[in-house]
Amino acid sequence: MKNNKISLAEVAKAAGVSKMTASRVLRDEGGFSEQTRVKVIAEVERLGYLPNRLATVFAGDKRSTFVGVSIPELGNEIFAQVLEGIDRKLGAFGHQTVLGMTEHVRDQEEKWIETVLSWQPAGLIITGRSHSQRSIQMLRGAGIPLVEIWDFNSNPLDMCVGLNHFDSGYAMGQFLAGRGYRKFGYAGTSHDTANAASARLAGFAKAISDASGQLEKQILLRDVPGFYTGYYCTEQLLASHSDVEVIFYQNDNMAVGGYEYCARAGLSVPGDIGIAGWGDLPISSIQPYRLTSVAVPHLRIGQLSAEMVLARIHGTRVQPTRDVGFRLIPGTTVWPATS
Amino acid sequence: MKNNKISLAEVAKAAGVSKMTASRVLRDEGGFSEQTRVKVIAEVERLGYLPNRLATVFAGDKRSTFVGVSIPELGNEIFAQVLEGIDRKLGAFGHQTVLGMTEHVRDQEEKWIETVLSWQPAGLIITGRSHSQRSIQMLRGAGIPLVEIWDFNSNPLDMCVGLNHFDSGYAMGQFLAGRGYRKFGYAGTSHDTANAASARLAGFAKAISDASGQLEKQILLRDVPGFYTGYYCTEQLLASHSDVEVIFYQNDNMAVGGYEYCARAGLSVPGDIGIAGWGDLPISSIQPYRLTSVAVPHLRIGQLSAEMVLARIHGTRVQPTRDVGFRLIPGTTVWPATS
DNA sequence: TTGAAAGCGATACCAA
DNA sequence: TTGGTATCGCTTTCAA
Repeated sequence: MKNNKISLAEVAKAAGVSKMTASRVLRDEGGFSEQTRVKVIAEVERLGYLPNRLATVFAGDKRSTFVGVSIPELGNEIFAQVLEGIDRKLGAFGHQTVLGMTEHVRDQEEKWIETVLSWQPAGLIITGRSHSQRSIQMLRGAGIPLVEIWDFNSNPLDMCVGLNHFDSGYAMGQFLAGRGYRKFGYAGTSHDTANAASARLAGFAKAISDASGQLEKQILLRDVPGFYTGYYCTEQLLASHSDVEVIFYQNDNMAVGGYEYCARAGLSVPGDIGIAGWGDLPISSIQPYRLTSVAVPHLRIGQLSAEMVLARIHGTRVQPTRDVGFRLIPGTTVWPATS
Repeated sequence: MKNNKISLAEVAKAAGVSKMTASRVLRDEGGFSEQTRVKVIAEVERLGYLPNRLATVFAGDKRSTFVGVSIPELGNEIFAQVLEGIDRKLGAFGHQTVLGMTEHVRDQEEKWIETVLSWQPAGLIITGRSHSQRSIQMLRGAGIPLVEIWDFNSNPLDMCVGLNHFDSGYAMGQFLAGRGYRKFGYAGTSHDTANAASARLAGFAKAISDASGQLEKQILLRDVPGFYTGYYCTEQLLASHSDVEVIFYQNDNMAVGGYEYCARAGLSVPGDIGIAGWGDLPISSIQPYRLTSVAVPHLRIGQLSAEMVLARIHGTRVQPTRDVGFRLIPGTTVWPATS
């Protein structure tokens, strides 16, 4: 023992019993006398014994109680909430979250998967559906419950819970076209890999082309999709394309930032310009206006994913794919219905 | 082998060398021929071998690469960002964050500490300075780097980085009194244990009493300090104490919610009522008004804490306590200076 | 440059 | 009700 840690053997010795007996007492496995129990517990307290779970898992050739959870970023409050939902649920069942921030980079995800798998986790929850070839190999080989979240995917590696981002973008495009818009703008951020936001943009673009509209994009590289980003994207977009009639933002925070830019620039919303967000974040309903947006049950995604992993761990049957859907919120930041 | 995992022994056998040689190659420890290296690596790839780090740590009687990080909640974006700062830094140095959400409950913290310590973490970062007796015992006994963050504490268990919340509350009280306010309101949420927000309130109350002002509180139990909470706290506070002249909120998000309540209730800010937040969150500067607030370097806290743990792990000297301070932001949501 | 043996801290299994 | 012994996958140590 290099660390001056107390081991089970020392507890057992102090209590005058064998390691096995002490082990049984600690696991409350039965097969010992009350007298023995008392002696062992007393020594545990006295010595301040803390078990080494590494050894436990290792001895039993079992998995740890870790669940690896990867999310792209925490600065984005949507993912923070998904994570909160997951950790709450996992914690309640004695599992620990091992965090992985992939920053939307596949290589980072791959590296994280390798590391976290080496700790013998009980399960994995991964944001996104696009993984490197080697990641897929490792995940397949791991043979543990795996949930891919965020992007719904009817053919997941194992399990999946999320929504169809393409469809949600399409729905917004269709909705705005229906309100009479023809010249559209999109404002968002970009990342190295295909992600859900790109799918929304693709859906949005498709709807616009189906409605014979026209799309201008403004994408800021390597930035988080927050208030400031929305503000500056809007400034740039309108500077180069002043004829844009409505802007669809990557999320509500960006949209609120965009709204504020318009306000400061003396543009009326929706008179001069329409604003639409995505996510239906709390901020959107505590403004003087009601932001046009897409409501997404993100807390539910976190909860469900944790439940699915737990069910698998405990051998319960679960539906392996769940589409949680979305709901378009008309709001007051776009032209009203004409009919 | 109950799991059909590939072990180092199998790789070694396939490569026609001993376990030890294979082990040396994988750790790039030297002491093997190039030919051997090639053979071993080839088998690792072919078999898809992933090391079992549990065994590694266990065998070497070392600590894992985990760092336990406890935060009270993720719904609160300030803590989400602190966590992001921590995980970024830790990840860059090959460490993994094991998350613990304590929800401001000491017992939950204690339970988490026990669990996470059993995984032999390399270090710990814990939010808050108030711990149960047993927690303190376990932390002392663990003998690993520990940083208490958020609340500055000149006499930490090991290391500490944060700010003096009492002082920041006092500063705001003093500032508002200086602007002529006499009837103060406070709006926040409450938790089971002493936390930083209570310290701010205490400081605020002290400043008010020093200025012979009068304080009314409105605290919503068991709720997260967000936009809605701010909205409803304000509604309730003003319903019962319509003579309050200015309200200090637990954070900016609550303050923005409170502002919106006032706007909808037809109250002008700062004409009819003053609004002051805390934290200087992004939302506060993307509103039509500039929120009076207290700027806090929360990203820096996360970063610094990770750096401190890492330094200790690697045996570098570090300053054990860091007060990151705060800065009062006057804003436009309170009466202007009279002079 | 290589390998055999011991051991890390716990549990499984079998015997008493 | 108890305890001895083998074992998990890997590294350390020592010898070849």
